[in-house]
Order: sequence, then structure tokens, then C-alpha cells
Amino acid sequence: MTEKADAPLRRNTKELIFEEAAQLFQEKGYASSSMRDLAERTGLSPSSFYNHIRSKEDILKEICFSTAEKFLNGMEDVQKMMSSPEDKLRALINLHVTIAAENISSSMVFSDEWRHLSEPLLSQFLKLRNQYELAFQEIIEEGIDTGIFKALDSRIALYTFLNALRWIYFLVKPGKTLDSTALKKDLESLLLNGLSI
Amino acid sequence: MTEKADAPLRRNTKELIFEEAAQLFQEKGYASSSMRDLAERTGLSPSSFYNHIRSKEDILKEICFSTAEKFLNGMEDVQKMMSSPEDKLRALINLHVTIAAENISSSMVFSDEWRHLSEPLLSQFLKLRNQYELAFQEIIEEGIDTGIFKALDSRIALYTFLNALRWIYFLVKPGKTLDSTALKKDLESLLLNGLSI
DNA sequence: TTATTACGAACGAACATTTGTTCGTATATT
DNA sequence: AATATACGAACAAATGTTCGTTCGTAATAA
Repeated sequence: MTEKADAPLRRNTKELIFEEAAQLFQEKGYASSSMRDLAERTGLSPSSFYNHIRSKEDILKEICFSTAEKFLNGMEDVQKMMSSPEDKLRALINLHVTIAAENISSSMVFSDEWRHLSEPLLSQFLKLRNQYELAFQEIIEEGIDTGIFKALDSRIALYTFLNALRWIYFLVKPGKTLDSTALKKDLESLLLNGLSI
Repeated sequence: MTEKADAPLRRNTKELIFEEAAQLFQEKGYASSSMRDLAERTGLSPSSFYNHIRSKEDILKEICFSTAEKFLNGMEDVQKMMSSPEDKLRALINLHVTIAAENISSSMVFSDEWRHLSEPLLSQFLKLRNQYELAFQEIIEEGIDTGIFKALDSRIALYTFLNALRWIYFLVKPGKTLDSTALKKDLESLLLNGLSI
């Protein structure tokens, strides 16, 4: 009755759970986050969750796989581009920054907590991740073969790039909207042409 | 009598615990690693640990702080160099590769598990980390001021570099000794001059 | 040499908590 | 009336750690 007043403010309960969980998992890590922690944040009782989700791992699965899908969809668009490998890399940098900026918590959980998935989910996830990395590497190799990229170990380049793009969420932490245009520009400049003048 | 024969083979028990723990924490994460897991790996009983260590967190503390010290000592040497900021960065790349190659598990735990330290250890650790990052950033800014580095946001450059140097242990995973000379060369080339020709 | 004391290191059993989850039930919504 | 959603209580399993004890060896006393 009395709590009915703010009901319109309250989102879909299921979405609320996922969003608060992403934030919690990001802050404390999946293994150190208890359902009772999550209960505090959502204002629900621990037992109430199970009217909306199947298990704790179900939440992690949803976060990891939905973010993986975002990356793979973005990659698909990039692959369809009729552009130079350099422009494709620029598009990928843009993709990483965009996904991180759109949902910081989820992308952090996606990056750091996937390993707590149990089989067979773990294998499924790694398959998707591998698929993404392979496509990324192919673009690098295309550039090397064309002669516009340096002829270095493409795996080294791949992981250097992926990890250079992994920290982005640090910037967006305290709610302040990051100037992602400047970030993209600096990242492109750094990764494609290096720090030296 | 009979078990005395292999006594020389067995290392210091305390060291054994730390080494196996580093590997365990790296594989499963600190929070998901139980003392009973560690018992299986060391061949000891869970209760026996406490003749050698004070607590589970004590192990994490030792790993994190000893690795932090390695980085800070390395940074001190670099700061003392009478060289260009570019050569100092090269030395830092070398430092990261060397530390990672010397003790993969410890450096992964150092990178990923420090957040499970409780206060006041956490604050102490972050102070050390901040000290290192600040010194790193100063070298970058020195290069920018001298005009040999691009005039971009030094924090972006800093974190791009640090994270680009964070994945190195992936390569050394399956025991095969990584050709760290080639890795260093590629990393220098990538970070200082970029992927583009 | 013997007998005695001291001690580090190992163990199994047990501990108090915390964990994710289920169950029965009450309330609210349709 | 029926369905969805909330809750408190309770559960079994797993957690880090403590306890009392034992075993072997090294130092000391006889």
C-alpha cells in the first residue's frame, strides 16, 4: 500500500537483479559476492530471487554471454566493412570503447569473472571468445600480408591490443561521463602509431 | 629412516606452500581456492598449514607484496638511468617481461587477486601500486615535455601500457620457455611505434 | 651410552560461520 | 479464483581455523 507509491519508479525486477548483480560482481568478484549481499542491494530477500532466476550462476551466465554477443555482433559488422585493416582496427577500438562505456559493470564481469562458469557453460563461452579473437587476429594478419602493418607475431599484437583495450572501464568509474571521443583518438594513435613521435 | 632418503629433495615446507598456493590462486582465483584444495596439492593436511603460516590471507599478502617489491625495485633502477624516456620505457617493458617470466603464477596473482586483501593491507598495497604507476606516468610525461612523445593524455598512455604488459603470462603457460627476446622486441615496437608501418 | 626433556611438524576431529538453495506460506495482482 | 511474487525458516555443504594429540628428532641430564 504505502510502498506502492514508488512502484512506477521500480524497473522490471529481473532486470534490477541483473544490473545490481553486475555491479556487485564487478566490485567484489563473483566468488566473493553472496546472494545475501545481492539481497541487500536489491531490497529483496535472498529467497525471492528464485522466482526470477534459476541460480547464482545463471546471473553470471547471462552477463557473460550477452556481452559476448555484443562483441561478436560488432565484429560481424567490422568484417563486413569494405575498408583497410587499419580502418577495421579503428572500428574495433571504437567497438571496445563503446561497449565498455555503455555498460561498465557488465563488461568488467565479462572480462574478469567468466572463469567461474562451470561446464559446459565454460567451454561454450571460451568457444565464443576464441571466435572473436580469431577474427581479430585475422584482421591483423590481413594488414601484415598487405604490407601496411609491421611483420611481427600476430598473436603478440592481438593480445597486446585486447589487453590495451581492457582497462577502459577504469575511466568511467565515478559516474563522470568520460570523453570517449578523446579516448578513442588517443587509443588509435597509441596502438596504430605508438607513443613516439 | 626410510623417509629420510628423499628429505633433501623436499624443499622448505613454507616455500612449498607459497608456491603451490600461487599456482592454485592463479588457476581458480583466491576466493574460490580452499585450504583443502591447497592441502591436496601440497600433500599436507589443512590443519598443518598453520604451523607455517598465520592465515590464508597471509599467503596472498606475501605473494602480492613480494611482487610489488620486485616492480618497485625495478622502477628504482630505471629512475636512476641517465637515459632518454624512450630507453626508460624500453627498460620498463623489459622489467615487466622479466618479472612475468620469472614467476608467472605470482605475477598473475599480484595482478588479479590483490583486491581480496582486507584492510589495512589493501590500502598499503594500493599505496605501493600507486607509487609505481606515478613513477611510470612521470617517465611518460617527461617524454611528452621533451617532445619525443606524442602530446596525449598521459593517464591514457599509462594504463594502455600497463595493461598491454599485463597479459604476458599467457604465453608462458604450458611450461614452454617463451622466447622473451622476441616478445620484448615486438612489445617495444608496438608500444613505441605502433602496429602501422 | 642411556634416559629425559623439549619442540617443531603433522594429523583427525570438531568448531562456528557462511554459502546457495528449497520449502511452505502469506500477500498482492490479474 | 488463480497466478505471480514476496518472505522467514531451515537445509546440507563448504568454508577457514582451532584444538588436543602424536610422532620423530635434537638437546640435555643421568
